[in-house]
Amino acid sequence: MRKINTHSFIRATRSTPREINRQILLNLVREHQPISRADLARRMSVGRGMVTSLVSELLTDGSIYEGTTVDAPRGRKPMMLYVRTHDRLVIAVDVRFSKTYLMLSDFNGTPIALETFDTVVEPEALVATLARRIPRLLKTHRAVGKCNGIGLVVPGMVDQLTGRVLNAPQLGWRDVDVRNALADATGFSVQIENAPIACALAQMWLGQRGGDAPRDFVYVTVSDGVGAGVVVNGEVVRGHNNTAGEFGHVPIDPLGPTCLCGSRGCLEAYTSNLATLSRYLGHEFSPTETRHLLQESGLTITDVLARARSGDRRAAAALQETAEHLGVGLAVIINTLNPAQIFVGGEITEAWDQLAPVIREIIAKRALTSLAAATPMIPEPASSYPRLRGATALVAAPIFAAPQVA
Amino acid sequence: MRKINTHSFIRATRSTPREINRQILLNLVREHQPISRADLARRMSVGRGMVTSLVSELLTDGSIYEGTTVDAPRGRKPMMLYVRTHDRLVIAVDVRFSKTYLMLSDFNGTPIALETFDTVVEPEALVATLARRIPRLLKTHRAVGKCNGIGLVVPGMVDQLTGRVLNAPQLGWRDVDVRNALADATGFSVQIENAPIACALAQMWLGQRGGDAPRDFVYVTVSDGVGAGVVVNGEVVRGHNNTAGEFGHVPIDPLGPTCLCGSRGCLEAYTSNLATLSRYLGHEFSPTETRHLLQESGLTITDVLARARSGDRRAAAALQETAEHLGVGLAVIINTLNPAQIFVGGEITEAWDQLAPVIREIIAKRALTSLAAATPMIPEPASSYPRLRGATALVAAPIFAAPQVA
DNA sequence: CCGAATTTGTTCTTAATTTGAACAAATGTG
DNA sequence: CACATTTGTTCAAATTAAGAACAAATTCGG
Repeated sequence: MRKINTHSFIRATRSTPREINRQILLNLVREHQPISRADLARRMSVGRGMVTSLVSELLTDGSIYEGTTVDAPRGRKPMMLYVRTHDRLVIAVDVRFSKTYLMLSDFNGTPIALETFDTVVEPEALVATLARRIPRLLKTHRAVGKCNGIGLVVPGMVDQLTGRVLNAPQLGWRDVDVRNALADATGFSVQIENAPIACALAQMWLGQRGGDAPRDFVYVTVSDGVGAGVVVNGEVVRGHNNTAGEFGHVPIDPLGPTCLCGSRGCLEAYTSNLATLSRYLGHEFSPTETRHLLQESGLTITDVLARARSGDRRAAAALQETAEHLGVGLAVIINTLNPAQIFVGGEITEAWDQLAPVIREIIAKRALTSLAAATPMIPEPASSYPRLRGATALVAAPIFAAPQVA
Repeated sequence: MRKINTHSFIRATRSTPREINRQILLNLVREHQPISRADLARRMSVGRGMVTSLVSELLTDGSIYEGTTVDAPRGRKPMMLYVRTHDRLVIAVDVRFSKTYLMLSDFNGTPIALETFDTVVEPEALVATLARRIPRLLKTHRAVGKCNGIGLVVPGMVDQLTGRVLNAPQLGWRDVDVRNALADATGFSVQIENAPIACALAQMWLGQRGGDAPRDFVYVTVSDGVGAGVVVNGEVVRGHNNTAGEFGHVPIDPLGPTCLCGSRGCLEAYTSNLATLSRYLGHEFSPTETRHLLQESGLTITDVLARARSGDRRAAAALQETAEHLGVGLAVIINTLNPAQIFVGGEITEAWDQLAPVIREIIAKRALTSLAAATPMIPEPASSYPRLRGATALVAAPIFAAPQVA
């Protein structure tokens, strides 16, 4: 039951039903392809004439194409329809603290080419670097298809209205406009998003499960920072000023260490990669001090994971504690939002087999109902490049979105 | 950007635009009444012929009525339209630990009659008591109008599909079906909802601000329990199994007291009425022990509030600490959901002038951006009966809801 | 091999609603 | 009293859904 906003409503017009049905049909093709007109008519409970008309429009505008006919037990062989994805390309950019990833992919998120370089932290210089590399990448792969836009993912809060990065502590950015600068420099439209939301968008729009893709879930990223992308009813929850999702800053101990954000005892201070490394090194979490030690030792989270698996007890104990705190944080999400499922991303998912039993135990204790305690938690390996696929989704997904009315 | 659910979509038909526009018009009348057809046409950017047609339908089905004409500077005097509310009545029921409130109101939430009685905790007996009182109440006020349904608010989790109360610790209920039992016993349709969500619905649908009514907010109730109703984009967030909103069970101290839910250090164990009373009595929060002491002493939260205002330092200190913890909890909500505003309900809002500065200070420290820190917090006095008005909204609001498509 | 049955895809007609123009009613002003 | 203005109603045209009819393309059984 949704309330109409009488200051900002979208009236229905004569073309509204057609737009709605065309989008429904397009999504059905995308999730059930290859599919015939007759099958579409059955699934939509409309006449085949209606489907023919809508399909004609989509063929004309290039969203779908006709493939082959397939054998049928009787009657005329149906002509199968597909969504055009292979020749519609996206430049996906993932900016992280140390490395920037640049991928050319198609509308499915299938990678075509991947480059990586050390992050240029100065915004103008980063834009210049991207503006040099992107045309070159596209030229190299010009035969594959045409670029439809650039998706850019950053580790910070993004204002979707202005495209400005409000705050990205890992990069030292505050109120920075890279979206419009990159659009001007490359001539492509650029969409920008924060990392957990981008990962959530990838799961929703480019997941492998088609029609069973999740529409009510939380994507938690445990990495340099800890944050979440929240999706309710098939739509990302951004919040009034675009700053929702900061589950990393839920305080779980009033006497805990001081977090990067300035508060004490944040979930992030217990569960981020830096927190796990601090614990392994045997001292309290301190962003600046721990970073310094790590730079000197060259130790990474992947090292600790490997050591834990090899029997290093200190490493195992460090991970165990991370799992316990992560369990508390996920229980908070389960109790406050009650998602259908939770995705967990970040380097530590490589040790999911070790983390999951601990997390499960904490959740069993803290979730308010047994059904809530059974919320599926699905790790996503870093090797599936969730942020880059999220960047792709930023560009590809809008053509499939439900029309807005009322 | 919302994803279409291809397993459960609602196709548009020929009548879809008309239904959408009728609902938009109805909401415009409700929020701008009295209003003329011409004015509606201007606000909707449609021809006056269209409005005449939609208004005819709404006049015929009894949703609106014509009032008087009003003076205009020139031309024909316009005929003003109103939503019918005064003669459309609702039985609103608020079941609490100690008292049950029963109100007859109109569709605006304007009270006509109010009764209260000691809560009969046994579900069948409660239904029988209500089934006896409701017809009597309606008979007494039969001349006012006709009853359109019953709204029932309980302090626990409700499954909206089956209408069952999953868990209401204050009442000792688990998996209880009072909705269908009450519907059978009275012959009216019954809608049931948990308390924080009902309060949120009241704010959204029956608030005093008409078109400026909130659509992205959180309603926090601080009472016997602590919970929240979350509203995103004009729609309540219930969660996958209808258990979202349990912000009272965010753990803020791992060594904190054991909560009613079994976990340690929950926000509720620091901020509920029982927590404040425990603190005032000088011992650690313990639901059973503290209840016992309170039953013996007859002390209530209202007593402590009055004592704090009268200079009782122990009472003031108890409230101060409650405010500090509530600040932490509200900062969690601000960081994780970034609502446009937060409503706070419960008895302690009587002391809002004392609580607010403390809460503000904690939030200023913990919110991640200064804009988020400035999130308006609006206390709602218990004397405006938010739960009862929420019960009214359960019945009245659906006729104004946006149609569902795609 | 052919007629019948079945399925897919296309075309066409009808019905419902939006869109916009024209008209009717009801005012105020000079 | 004529004209201008505003509100409200009626009507015709345009667009789209809905459904029927038809065309094309098959398989099967006699």
